[in-house]
Amino acid sequence: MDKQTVTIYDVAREADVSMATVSRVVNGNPNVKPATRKKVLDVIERLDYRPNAVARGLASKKTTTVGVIIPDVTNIYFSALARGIDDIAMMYKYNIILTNSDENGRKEVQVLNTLMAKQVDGIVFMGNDISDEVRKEFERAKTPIVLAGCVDDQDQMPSVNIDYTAAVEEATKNLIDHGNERVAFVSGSLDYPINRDYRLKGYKQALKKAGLRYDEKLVFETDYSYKAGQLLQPALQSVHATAAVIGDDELAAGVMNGVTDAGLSVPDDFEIITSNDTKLTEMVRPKMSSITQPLYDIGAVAMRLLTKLMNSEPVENKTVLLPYGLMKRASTH
Amino acid sequence: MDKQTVTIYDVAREADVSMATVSRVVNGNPNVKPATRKKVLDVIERLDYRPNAVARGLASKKTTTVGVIIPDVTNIYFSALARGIDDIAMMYKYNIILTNSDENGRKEVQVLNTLMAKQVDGIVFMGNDISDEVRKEFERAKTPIVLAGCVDDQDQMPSVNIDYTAAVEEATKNLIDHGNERVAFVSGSLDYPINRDYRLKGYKQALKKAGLRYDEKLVFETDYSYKAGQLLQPALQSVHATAAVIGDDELAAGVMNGVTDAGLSVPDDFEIITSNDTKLTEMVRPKMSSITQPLYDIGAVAMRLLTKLMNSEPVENKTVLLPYGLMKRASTH
DNA sequence: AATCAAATTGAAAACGTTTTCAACTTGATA
DNA sequence: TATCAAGTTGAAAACGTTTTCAATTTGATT
Repeated sequence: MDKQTVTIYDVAREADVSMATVSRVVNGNPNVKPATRKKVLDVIERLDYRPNAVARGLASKKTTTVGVIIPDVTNIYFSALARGIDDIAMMYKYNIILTNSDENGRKEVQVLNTLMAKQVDGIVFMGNDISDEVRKEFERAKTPIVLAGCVDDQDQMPSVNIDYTAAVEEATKNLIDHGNERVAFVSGSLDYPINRDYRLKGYKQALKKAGLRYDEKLVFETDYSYKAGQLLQPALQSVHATAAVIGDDELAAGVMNGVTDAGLSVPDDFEIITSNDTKLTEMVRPKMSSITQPLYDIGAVAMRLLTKLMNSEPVENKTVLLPYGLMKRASTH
Repeated sequence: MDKQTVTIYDVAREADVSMATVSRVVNGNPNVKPATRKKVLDVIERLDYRPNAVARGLASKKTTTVGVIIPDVTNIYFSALARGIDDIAMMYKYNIILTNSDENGRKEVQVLNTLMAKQVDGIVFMGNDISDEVRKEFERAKTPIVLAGCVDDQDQMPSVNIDYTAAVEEATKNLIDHGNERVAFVSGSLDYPINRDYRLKGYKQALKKAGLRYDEKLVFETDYSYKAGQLLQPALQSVHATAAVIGDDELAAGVMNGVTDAGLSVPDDFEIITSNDTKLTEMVRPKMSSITQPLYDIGAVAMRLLTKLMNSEPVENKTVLLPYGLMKRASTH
């Protein structure tokens, strides 16, 4: 069935050298006499020899493949990170095994095991949360792992993020400064440390500094979906919120359209700041003000960090925080 | 550096059986006495043995990995397909090596070579075009390849698509029926057969059947980006177009916002039908009418087809066309 | 011409599985 | 009890590379 495949042995025979020599020229090892190199190269060309990466992986214990665990490629936020990861990976000659986890702990554990079995050289993990079981897998892994856009509240794993607390605090302050006394905090599950311990903290800090009381009713916990946002409008209305900081762009688009479709005006009746600055923010009307995050860069830097770890190069800082900003668009004054 | 790894040999020794037997129980081969199976399983558990997939791949010539070439994960259309691919792949115990091609022929060829070198069991290719060089790689590949959302005008490769010609014809007819005599056709590069030979053909057919003259000025060739769409408004205006069929949702969102931002009303002054029915169509205002495509399913069916090919199962139909539809939303009357 | 270090090469042992084939057990049947 | 088929097992040969180490060649230096 297979067209018979050409092996290094065939090349060695035809070129009248040893396999070792062929291996050297294939791998660009300089200790080969130019004449020999040429001779081998010619045979390689003539036979159309292609090294088998699997055999190479077995012998060298390197697969030049890294695993990437992503909640959902379909999510604009994560796919932007994924793009950054892949570009840098390619730059360093790695390939990416990409798998969707749906943030499902069982699936994550299973995928991690598969990746380790496949001997990936490293792993980039994205998600909102690190379950205990997942953490256990991380610990037993003999492969470097880097988190991207995913905080580790126990500060054990290398990770690349922005300072979510400070960013949300600034966004909230901005809304308060516009005269909003009842600013809603809309996020994904508060079971996730990134929301509970980081973002919410920033929200509270802003309130406190402004002398406003923290009101639990203004905190909305939902899932990161457009639909969920749309349905939130009545609830927001009933607690007299006049603005919201929202943890995800699709969710925010939902909220905004829910508010707009209910006949209110954004930003006159309701101001919105979202969190991820994906291109969606520019596509909706009004355009959404947002915390800006260097999405692509988070992925890129995470991958770059991973390459260092894989080479056991020294790393100055295991957890890197990239700069964030606040982009004013039409959903705020 | 590696924590010493447990091999099948270690298990065999500890369980006092041969490697062959361990291999059998690991692979669920039924020809093992239950008592032996238990003994081996116990040792595996005790030693925490994990089979090395690379070695397995070398010995068995199967990697349970498939390659996926995608123009850009960040594109909502393609990421939806990718999700379908990954889900079905996982269902059949395959993993996905995902690489972005940017539709760059050179990159595509290079990636194909890498994938073949890594001995993937199959490949799913997405893109708008198959360059000659890419086609040549396809031919020399000894691995099954399936196109997803990518037509093969030479009808050689297995592929999963919708009937773009019929879909565009229907969309165009719809706009004509609404009284629009000057319907623009906005698409990506006409170098791509999918646009030149399929979509444009549908557009022309609709005009012809309606007794309208084909006017080249109404055909806009641009790239698939939001920005490009936004900038198109003046040009559309200058040729007195009152409606458009658009080949990509982000592009369409750009056009719509360009038109709206110029003070015109959609759909009163300008009607729009877009092509991919991604969730973006629901997020913009007005919501966009669209040709509907079963995006996820295109990916899923392509992957399913690939599994059959990889198993050399008989395949009834190499090129499958999934049903499309027309979803009326607020950008048309 | 002899010497020695550096450059170049090859033989063979990994790497960790699967798979083939022959040998050995077992238990039922005659 | 002898016979035989079916059920279990193991030895060893792949799979296609990289890598180690020793052997050989080369060329400059005395």
